[in-house]
Amino acid sequence: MTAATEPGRATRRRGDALLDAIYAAVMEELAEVGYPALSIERVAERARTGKASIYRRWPTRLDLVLGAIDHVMPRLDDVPDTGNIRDDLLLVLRRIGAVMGSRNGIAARACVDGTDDELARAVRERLIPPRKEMMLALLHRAAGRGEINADAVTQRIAETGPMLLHGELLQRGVITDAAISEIVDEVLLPLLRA
Amino acid sequence: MTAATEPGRATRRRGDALLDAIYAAVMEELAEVGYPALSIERVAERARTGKASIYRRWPTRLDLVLGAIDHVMPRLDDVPDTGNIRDDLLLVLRRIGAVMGSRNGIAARACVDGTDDELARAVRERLIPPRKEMMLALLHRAAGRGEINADAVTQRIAETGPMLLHGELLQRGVITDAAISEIVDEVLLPLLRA
DNA sequence: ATTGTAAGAAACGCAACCGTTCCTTATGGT
DNA sequence: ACCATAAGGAACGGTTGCGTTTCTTACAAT
Repeated sequence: MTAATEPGRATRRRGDALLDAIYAAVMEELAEVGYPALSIERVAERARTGKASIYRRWPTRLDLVLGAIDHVMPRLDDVPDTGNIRDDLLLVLRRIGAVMGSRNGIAARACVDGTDDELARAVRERLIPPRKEMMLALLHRAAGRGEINADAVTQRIAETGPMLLHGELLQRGVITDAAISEIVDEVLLPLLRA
Repeated sequence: MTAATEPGRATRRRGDALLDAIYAAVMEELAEVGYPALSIERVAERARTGKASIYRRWPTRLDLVLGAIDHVMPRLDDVPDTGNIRDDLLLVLRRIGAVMGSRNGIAARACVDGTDDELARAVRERLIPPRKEMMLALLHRAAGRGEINADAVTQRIAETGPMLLHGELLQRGVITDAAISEIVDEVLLPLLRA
């Protein structure tokens, strides 16, 4: 009847197009109400699909949410290497901060900080170790160059940057560039050179 | 008919006894399902009272929750003063850590970390500034004694200890004494003496 | 002992979700 | 052009929570 590409009327999607829409809807719901209050019904409505298409694919709410996080959270790829520890730190913290502050980051945080232990553990295991490894790689390289004290490269200090970013977001609601510089210059670098 | 102090049958409470029961029930619910999924119905059931007694007192869910937090979270009283910055830090972080890890601490964290901005802001404003002031008081005294570098006593560093405790709880689920010692000896003291 | 107050319990109509089923028709593959 | 597949929608009965109302009765104050 009407043209296939009518504006208001979304055409019927399959495969990845549909998956993407559902995953996006899950992240939005997570960010807004968190996991315990997330309802399949609203996810379906948001993704402009039916509940059946969701129940057909995921047996439980937990599977759906973990699927969404796996699909949507950026795998971090290249470790920055400017040849300068300060610039490396600024880059990596800015990148982590940007992810944390994004809509998907807020959704993921709602899971990590949330009240469901199983979900929190699963999401933590996915997101935290890679960031920590990245920090450690960076610090080891700097120690090799003699820029920082090799004894200061510990698990604890590798965690400190991301933890402070997280705290910053919790306390102030936003991660500014000034805050990142402060964390680097006032906390991390003094520690690494101690 | 039966004796007034019959064991299984709780007698009808008024005033503070009832208030305490309701507030405790709110904190339990917060810790288990968080704010968006907290229902007045379950709070009433948990407190062994009726919904009417709750609606009679608090106009909204938010008022109820804030009331519970105000009533239940410990006001921190004396600033520790051992004459030694390391011991002061250990004491204060242990105290904060104990509160964070308690049932009420978990409930409060569910609010602070949660998805409701209004609630998160209100709870943050109640809990964070006093802790931060405590840290600052402690650090200023130590600087006065010449134990640490006066230039190192900044807002940021005063926040760092509690933030790392928070991160510790999120990542490992528990705050051990070993973790506190590590934070003090590996992060805070080196920074303060830099 | 009497009396005002509010606790506790039950029920109201209403709305949101649950997880499932059924039907249609658009869509991609052949 | 045909056809198997699954998307999109609607409706199912059941549960949970909403916020309010009503009633009985335990309690505290006098």
